[in-house]
Amino acid sequence: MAGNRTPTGRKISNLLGLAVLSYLSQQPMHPYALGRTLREHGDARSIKYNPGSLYTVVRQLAAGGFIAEQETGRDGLRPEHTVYALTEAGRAELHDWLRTLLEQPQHEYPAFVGALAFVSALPPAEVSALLARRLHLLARQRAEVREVIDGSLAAGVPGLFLIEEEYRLAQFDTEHAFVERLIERIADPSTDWISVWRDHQAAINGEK
Amino acid sequence: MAGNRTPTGRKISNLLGLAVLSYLSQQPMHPYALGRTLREHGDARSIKYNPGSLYTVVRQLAAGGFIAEQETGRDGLRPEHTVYALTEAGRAELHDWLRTLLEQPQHEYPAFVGALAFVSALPPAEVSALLARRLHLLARQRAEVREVIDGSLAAGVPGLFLIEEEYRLAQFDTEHAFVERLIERIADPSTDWISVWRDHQAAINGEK
DNA sequence: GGGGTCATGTAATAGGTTACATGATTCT
DNA sequence: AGAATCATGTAACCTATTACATGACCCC
Repeated sequence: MAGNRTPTGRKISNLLGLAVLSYLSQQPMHPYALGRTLREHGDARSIKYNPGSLYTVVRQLAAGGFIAEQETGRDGLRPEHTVYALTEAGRAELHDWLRTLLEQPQHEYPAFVGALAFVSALPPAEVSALLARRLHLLARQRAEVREVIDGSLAAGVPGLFLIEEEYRLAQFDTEHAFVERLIERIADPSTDWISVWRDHQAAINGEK
Repeated sequence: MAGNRTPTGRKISNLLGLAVLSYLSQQPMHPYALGRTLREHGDARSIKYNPGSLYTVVRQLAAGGFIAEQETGRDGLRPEHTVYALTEAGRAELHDWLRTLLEQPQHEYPAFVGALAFVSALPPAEVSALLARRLHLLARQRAEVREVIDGSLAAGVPGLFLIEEEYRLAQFDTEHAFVERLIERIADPSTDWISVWRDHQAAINGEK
C-alpha cells in the first residue's frame, strides 16, 4: 500500500516513462542512450522529450521498482554511465499503462480549443485573417508529416511503426476542414454571429 | 527589457491566464469569482481549471503588469477578497496571445499518440480488444459533447460561443473513424503487420 | 443549534524545464 | 591544433497540484 502510484492519479504520469519502459523491454540501456534512441527513432515527435525530464523520469521509475540499476559501464574514456534494466514489475507496468492509454480516451486541453473559447475577444475580420494564415501553416505541417511517413516507408520501416503519424495526418485534415468551414461561417450573414459578435465587442470596448 | 515574458518561451504559458484576461476585459473581478465564472460558463471544459493554479496565474499576471489590484472588497461577512482589473498592457496581451494561438498551430503531445507509438509492445489481439472498447467510450463522450451543445443552444447561448465544442466533436469523429479503420487493418492479412508484430514480440519476450 | 456546503484563500510538495558543467571525439 | 559537436549528467529554479484552513450561510 505504500505506493507504486504517484499521488497524482495513476503511477508515473510523464509519458517519457512509457518510452523508457518500452526501450528497456528490448535491452538494458543507460539514460543517455535512451534519449538518443528516442530522438533517432522519431518517438520524440510523439512524446515530449527533454533531457532533464528524462533523468527525472528514470529516477522515478527506479524509485518505483520498475527499473533497476544493472551495472556501471563506460565506453572508451567517455563519462561513466549507469545501465538500467526492466524489472518484472516494470514489464507489468508497461503493459498496464499501455492498456489504459489505448482503451480510455483522456480529456485533454489543446491550445487551439482554449483559443476558440475566447475568440470573440477579437473582431471577426481579424479572426478570419488569422485563421486563413493558420490554414497555410497547417498545410505545411501536414506535408512534413507526410514526408516523414513516406521517407520512413522508403527506408524500410514497417507501417506498423508509423501509426501515430497517420493519426496525426488524420487530425490535421480534420482541423483544416474545420477551420475552412469556420471562416465561411464567420462570413455567412445567415448565422446570427455577426450581430452577437458586435454586441460582445461593444461590451468589451464600449463602456469605460 | 526586464520582462513581460517568462523565461519559458512566450509570456505566461498557462492558458488559465487567457481566461482571466478575457473575463477581466468585461469587468473587474476577484479570483474566486473568476473560478466560478470559468466553471459556470463551461470554459473549464476547454482550459484545465484548478483552484490552486488560478491563484498562481493571477499572481503571475499581476507581476507582469497585465492586471492590477483595484480594491479590496467584501460581501456580507464572507472573507475579504481582492478585486483585479485589466490594465492596458493586459488588454494588449490578451489580443496578442489570442492572435498567436489562432494563427500558429502548436505541436502537442496527446496521450493516445504516445500510446500508438508503442502499441507493438502488446500482442495484436489484445490491442484490437482494447481499441474496440475505446470506440464505445469515444461514442459516449461524443454524445456528451453533443448534449452540451444542444442544451446550450436550447438555453439561448449563441452558436458563436460553442465553436470549441464543435471542434471537439469533429475530432471525436475523426478519432472514431481512425480507430475503426485501425482495427480492420490489424486483422487484415494483406498488410505485413502480423509478421512484423510477431517478430517484435519475440524480440521482447523471447530472449531472456 | 448542529451539520453540511459555499466562499475564499494559503502553504507544502512534487514535477518538469532550463541552464550549466566537463571532458572526448571529430573535423578541417 | 583549435573549433565544434557529442557524450553524460547535475543542480537550481519555476510551475502546478494537492492538501489544508477558516469562517459564513443555509437547512432542518
